[in-house]
Amino acid sequence: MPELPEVETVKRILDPLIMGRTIISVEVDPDFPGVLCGPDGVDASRTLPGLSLQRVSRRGKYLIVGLSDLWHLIVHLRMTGRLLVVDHDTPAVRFEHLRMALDDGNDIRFADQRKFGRVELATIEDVKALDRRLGVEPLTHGLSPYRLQELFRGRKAPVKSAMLNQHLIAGLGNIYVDEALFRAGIHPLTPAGDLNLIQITALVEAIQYVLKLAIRNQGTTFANFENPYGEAGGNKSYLRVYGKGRRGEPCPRCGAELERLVIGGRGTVYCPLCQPQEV
DNA sequence: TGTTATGTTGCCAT
DNA sequence: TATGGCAACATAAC
Repeated sequence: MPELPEVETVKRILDPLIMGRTIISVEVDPDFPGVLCGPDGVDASRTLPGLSLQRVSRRGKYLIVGLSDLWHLIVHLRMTGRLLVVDHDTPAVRFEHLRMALDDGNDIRFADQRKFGRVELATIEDVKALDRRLGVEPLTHGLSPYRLQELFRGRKAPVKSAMLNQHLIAGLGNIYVDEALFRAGIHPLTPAGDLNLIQITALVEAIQYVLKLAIRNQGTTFANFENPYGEAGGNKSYLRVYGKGRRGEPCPRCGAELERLVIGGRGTVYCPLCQPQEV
């Protein structure tokens, strides 16, 4: 499930591979034409050929590829999307829905088992609007304890839900929220506005720690994530709670049985001793 | 064989 | 405005 570290991994690999290349042709899966969209009245598949690719950047879980003529591509992988760079002669990969041939003999292929992901041809105004609606980037100085305290102030929603809210913090998903809350020793149901400055400070440290660790390991692959070379990430073995707790697995810190909850519709794993619910 | 959990964003209801 | 629920979708694991 691509969250910030997985999208960052894709960005770092994709950028040097495609920078400066020109799009020769575009093919969209006729069974899933919605995978590629554009502004009203613009046919993206006819506009893209001839444009060149500039820098690849990331905002939250979105990839943004600068194009010539002031265009941009905004890509969101959602849950099962993959962005691959392969030789033009490579047969269609599994669940492939879009291919863009480049002038160096490679293709960019977009594949998505569950068809939630999108590739959008966007104007600079679209990119600015995206930037405005997303919250703070967690790996920048924008995420200070004071800033997080301000963002959480007065909120009664569980801290887990607040952390998943992309309007507040951009890029966290289910995996890294559970990991960060475990590291910070905070119960996921704690109302966000109830956290004191010590807890908030610990949470900021934990968020940045788990994200940096995952980026260093090129992301977490549970079932679907692959980088543009088709390689899995190596972070799964560094996870301490996510994906556990289904069969009474022990807390890696204290040995107590991990517990499982559903919060905001998302499976949540935590240690009842290391992350006590305060009364 | 059918049922359920999976998880992201956006839309809708409260 | 804040929050919760659900749809979009395909598959794996019961």
